Amino acid sequence: MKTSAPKVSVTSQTLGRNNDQVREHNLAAILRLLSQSKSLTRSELVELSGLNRSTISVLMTELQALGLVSETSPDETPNKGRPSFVASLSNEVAVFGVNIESSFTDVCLVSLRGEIIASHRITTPELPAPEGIIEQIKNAISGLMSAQSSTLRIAGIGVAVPGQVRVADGQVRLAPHLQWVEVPFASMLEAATELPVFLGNNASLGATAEHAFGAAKGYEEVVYLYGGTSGIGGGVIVRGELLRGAAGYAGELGHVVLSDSSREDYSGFHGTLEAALDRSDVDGSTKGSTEALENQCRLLAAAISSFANIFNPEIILLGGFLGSIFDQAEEMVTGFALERILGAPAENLKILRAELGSTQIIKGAAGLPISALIQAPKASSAVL
Amino acid sequence: MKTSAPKVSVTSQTLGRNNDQVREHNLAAILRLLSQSKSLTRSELVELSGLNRSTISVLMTELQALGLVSETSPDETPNKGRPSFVASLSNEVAVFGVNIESSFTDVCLVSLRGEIIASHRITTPELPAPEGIIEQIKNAISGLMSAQSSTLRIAGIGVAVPGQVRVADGQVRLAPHLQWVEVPFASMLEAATELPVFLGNNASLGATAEHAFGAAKGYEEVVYLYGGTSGIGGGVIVRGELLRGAAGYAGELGHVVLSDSSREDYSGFHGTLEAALDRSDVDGSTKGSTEALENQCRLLAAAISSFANIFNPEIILLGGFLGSIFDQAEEMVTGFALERILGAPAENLKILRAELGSTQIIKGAAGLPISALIQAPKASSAVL
DNA sequence: TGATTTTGTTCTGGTCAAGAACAAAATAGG
DNA sequence: CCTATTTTGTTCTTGACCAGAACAAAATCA
Repeated sequence: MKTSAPKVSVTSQTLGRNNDQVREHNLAAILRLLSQSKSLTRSELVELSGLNRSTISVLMTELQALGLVSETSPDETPNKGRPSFVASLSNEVAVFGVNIESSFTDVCLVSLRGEIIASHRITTPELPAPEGIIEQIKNAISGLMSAQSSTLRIAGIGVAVPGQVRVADGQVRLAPHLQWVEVPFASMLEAATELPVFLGNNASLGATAEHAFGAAKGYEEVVYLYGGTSGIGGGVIVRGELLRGAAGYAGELGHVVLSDSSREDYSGFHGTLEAALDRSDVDGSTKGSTEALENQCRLLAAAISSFANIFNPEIILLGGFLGSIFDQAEEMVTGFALERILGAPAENLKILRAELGSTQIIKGAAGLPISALIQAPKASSAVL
Repeated sequence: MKTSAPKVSVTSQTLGRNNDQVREHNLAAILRLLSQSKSLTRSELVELSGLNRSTISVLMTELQALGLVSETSPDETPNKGRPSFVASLSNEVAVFGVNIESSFTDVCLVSLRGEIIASHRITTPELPAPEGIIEQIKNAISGLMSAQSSTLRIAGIGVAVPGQVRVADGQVRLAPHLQWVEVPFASMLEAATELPVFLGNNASLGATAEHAFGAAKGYEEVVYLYGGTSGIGGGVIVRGELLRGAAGYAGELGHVVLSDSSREDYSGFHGTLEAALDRSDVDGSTKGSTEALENQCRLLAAAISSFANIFNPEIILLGGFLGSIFDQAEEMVTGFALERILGAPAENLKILRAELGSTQIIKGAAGLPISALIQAPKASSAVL
């Protein structure tokens, strides 16, 4: 395969660094700043980066030459002095975000800024098979590309999968709701499209999307819980980055043990959050008894308090039907949760509903190739 | 206060970098390599760091001038060619590690390599009061110093506290077993000793010690669970670094909710791991029924499986009385745990007893000023 | 003893960011 | 309308750093 997921090998921490890496780091720093705000003036970049004006000048020239950044003439700014150039990420480069679910697969063209440019939905009456869906994704990509300018360059494809994904090589280990077992999806899709492919778990990518664009923007320590048709998943942002664990399977927050109950979740485990809080219960109980709602709130709150004590996050986000529960009984959930969170980690904790809608996971998936590009601008652009 | 805990502000990620920081980074890289192995030849440093031989030469000269590294003449090496210098962290610089418990406080002089040079135990028949124990720590430091060479320089003091510690300023928020509430311990001890002071939670520091010197050495993703007289605590290593959370309270693994039981833990929470697995039960049951042991194993295993699914660690370590349970029934614990860990994260997971003995927490505490020194060699040495 | 191998040191060259000097482009005030 | 002022972009110089080459030093091997 051409590229695998971004390697954040820890040996690189201890490694020596030379001037080339300084330049790469500073280019990445500017791109990261630009990806956080839609657009920034050069003088804002000077201030935010801490780099000298002359250095920013050189870096911006290089980024423009790489085609990653475009500078527009200054807006009407009623300021004294020479107006500063306005820079933003180029729209000559984009990525594809793909979200595979059991009944449909969404393929979207996404700009470097995270805006969805065009999208296509593949519906699958039967469960999608890897080979078949790859063919359909390939066709969808061709279709979406043909409607775009021919100068558009594609940096890669990010794919969200409802299951356990080994990030190192993009292997789908197990996706129960697709009935996929050990599918080397990234290398298959790379072979078909000749583009770098990055895979991620759907709930984890929901977390990164909320972190990049949604309710968790600006926070560094985030716990995200998502309740969907395929159970309860999650994602955790630690030090501003997704918690991956040894092989990328971290964040299975639905499978924490919460109770002595013998009820089983989708993986056959008993007493877990996912087992306790089934979507069907929740949907059924919308008009159900307040007792049922209270019970759900207690369970959700127990999970929230565990995660607060474990991670000491700044913010805990609830998405999917967990967000619905929260909407119905915010005070109850928060109240029950605070009963079992230690004083210190409870202090500045925010518990909120997730913000982004249905495009959330797609945006998270698109974020994979985007951040790969941002982290290594020179190397990535060369291949483009 | 002179110094606070190492600031790993995430804004620094996006910040620009200049040449000065390259040098600091490379000096730190060498020190980190040396702290991982007892000693390394220059040619090994060249290989491990990826830096040029000439660069290593310059860097080593600088580190020797700073007094942080000493080079000895080559050992008897039956190799061809000119023998390489053997470098190791200087023993002219050391730190103090302090572990405060309710009935005693240990003060140890620890070398940069993590070896305990000298130690002193302060016994406190009554619970230690902050002012009193600071005076005693100060005296212990003086006593330990007087027996050492006058050329010995002290880089700082690391203190382990059984409670919640705000790492930013070293404030003890709540230490129930000491009955301390809102004690600005770091600044108090800094004022008394005129040395930089770093505070940490005792269980978290146990985790860092196991990571630096013990059973978790060489791993990047570690979950550490410790059962002591003051309840159950923990520490998590993520990407090779301690999980701190928003303010440093992360890792309260004893307070995860595990069951519907109404039994309460030391914080008054019901159904938590700490509530379920009280030390007194465990000690009492050593000769107790196998049923009781089995029940304990189930509870411990439930927690282990939760943490495996959440963190996807390479290794889970059990210390204190949790290690005793594990020793008694390793297969049962592992078996029960694997019942509820997803296939992928269970794959290469190791569950082991923690390795280090009673000096573990002290070494972890000493690690705080040591890693501060390593991360910023020039700045720190200047103050020494 | 001399050739070989490996390592430490020194010197040169290329790259980088910072800072100074200058040019450009706006506003403010007469 | 013109000029001072302010802010920003560009260019040039300077200093710091690392890489690589050339050379010296210190061991083994024949």
